[in-house]
Amino acid sequence: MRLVVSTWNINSVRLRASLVAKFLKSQRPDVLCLQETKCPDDKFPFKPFEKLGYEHVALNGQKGYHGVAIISRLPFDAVETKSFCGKSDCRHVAVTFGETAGLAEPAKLHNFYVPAGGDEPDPDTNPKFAHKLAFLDEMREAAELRPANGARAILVGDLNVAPLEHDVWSHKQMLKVVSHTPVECEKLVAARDAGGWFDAMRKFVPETEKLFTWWSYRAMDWEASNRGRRLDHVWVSPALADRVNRMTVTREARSWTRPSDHVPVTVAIET
DNA sequence: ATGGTCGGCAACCGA
Repeated sequence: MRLVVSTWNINSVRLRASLVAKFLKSQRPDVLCLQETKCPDDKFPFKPFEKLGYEHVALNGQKGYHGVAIISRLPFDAVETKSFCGKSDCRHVAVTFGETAGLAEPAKLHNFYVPAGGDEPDPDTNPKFAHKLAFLDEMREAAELRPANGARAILVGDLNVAPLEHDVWSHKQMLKVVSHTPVECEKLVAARDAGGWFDAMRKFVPETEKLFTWWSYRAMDWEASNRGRRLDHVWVSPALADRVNRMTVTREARSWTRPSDHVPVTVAIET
């Protein structure tokens, strides 16, 4: 069975529910993972997605900040959330697809929203950057993020780190900018390697080519300046590494009316 | 070198 999974930092799911619907209609993924929903669970806009056939929703939201959601055409066998750094921030939700979803082998899908880390890349003076580094360390140590031998698992989300030289518009100019500093890039890669994960996006775009999923709101003309970063990621366990057969970055979503500053990333996986 | 823009929520904080 072919499983199509998308991830998108939506920056308020209530304000942009119509953009989510537009994306679902055009790409028709089986599952969409959202970050920065900024929406308490009891205020989540279920209806517009239900109408399009996305009847299953897993939520971990809060008022005002953060928040993650998974909306799906396929039913879940299980829903889990994990808290990090001893905080109640809503930054993770995971679901398992199994027999009820039509999968012969179960597959677990993690949806993450890693802390952005503030402006100053010094953990001693900037508690937000210290939090980001601690969060990445906890991801590296988490037993739940180390799929067993042969297990099928997917980890997506806004990881707020652009680890490779060509994940940013200018490696040199970004070295002291939070999201591309060496310490956080190393910690992200360490978390990925500790779990044995594969970077699914870079399977389709070589490391020597630019690949972005985010463009700042502050640019006069985001498309002309094209000062992007790859902050959004798709990782798969070794059992799925050779089964990802398509990857799409929906770049045009950055030009839609009242856009998010992130665009959706979609992969198709033969399960 | 600096400041530039969003969204939530009602002052600024977080990004």
